[in-house]
Amino acid sequence: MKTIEEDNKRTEIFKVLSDINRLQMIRILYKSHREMTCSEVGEKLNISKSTVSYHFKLLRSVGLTNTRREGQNKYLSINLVTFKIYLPGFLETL
Amino acid sequence: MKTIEEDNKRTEIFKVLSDINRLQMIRILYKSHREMTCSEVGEKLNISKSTVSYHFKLLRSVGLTNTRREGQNKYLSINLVTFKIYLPGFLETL
DNA sequence: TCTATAGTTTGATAACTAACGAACTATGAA
DNA sequence: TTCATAGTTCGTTAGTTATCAAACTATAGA
Repeated sequence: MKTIEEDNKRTEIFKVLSDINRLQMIRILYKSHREMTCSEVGEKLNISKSTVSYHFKLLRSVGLTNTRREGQNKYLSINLVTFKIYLPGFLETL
Repeated sequence: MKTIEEDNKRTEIFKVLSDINRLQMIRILYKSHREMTCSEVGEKLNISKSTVSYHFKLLRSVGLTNTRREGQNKYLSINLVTFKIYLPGFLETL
């Protein structure tokens, strides 16, 4: 039997992926096969930088993305482990 | 390239699964390997019948469940096709 | 027809979410 | 130290969501 904590984790991940901007962020990162900066992704989606930051924070908070600082930039990438555990096969449907 | 309609469908499905009661409804239906009535599921989750009806309507609206009327009862079951298309491998993680 | 049971819809409410600009923090370059 | 760039946090606002009781609809049985 699964614990309530595990289910809360699941529903949090679904909530984070239930926004069209965040879904597209994940697709962009996944399809590009590389890290990208916040502003790089933000430009593609045509939303303000504060909104981009807000969405990236949510993605990170549930472990869907990794962040790596380098100078002024912060590079984001897909956390494949989380997807494998909670949504196996999903990325391939994008 | 995926269409915006497909992405809207994806995010709607995630939104529906981002609630703890609906996630548990899906698990109960999946694990039981049978159809169940609204009140049967509602009793297990200890929420009012109007709330159960509300959640079931959402599950149905995105095609995650099937409904079959028989007399006074409505029987619900998992729609495996939708899960296979949009969330392959997910049900097995429950 | 009347009654009971199963489920839906309505109306209200409290809590939450996405969006923006403005202000702020952090790092690097001149 | 001053300036510029990248990203975060704050405050606000409009829109959405989960919940319940009450009223309603639909079906079956007496």
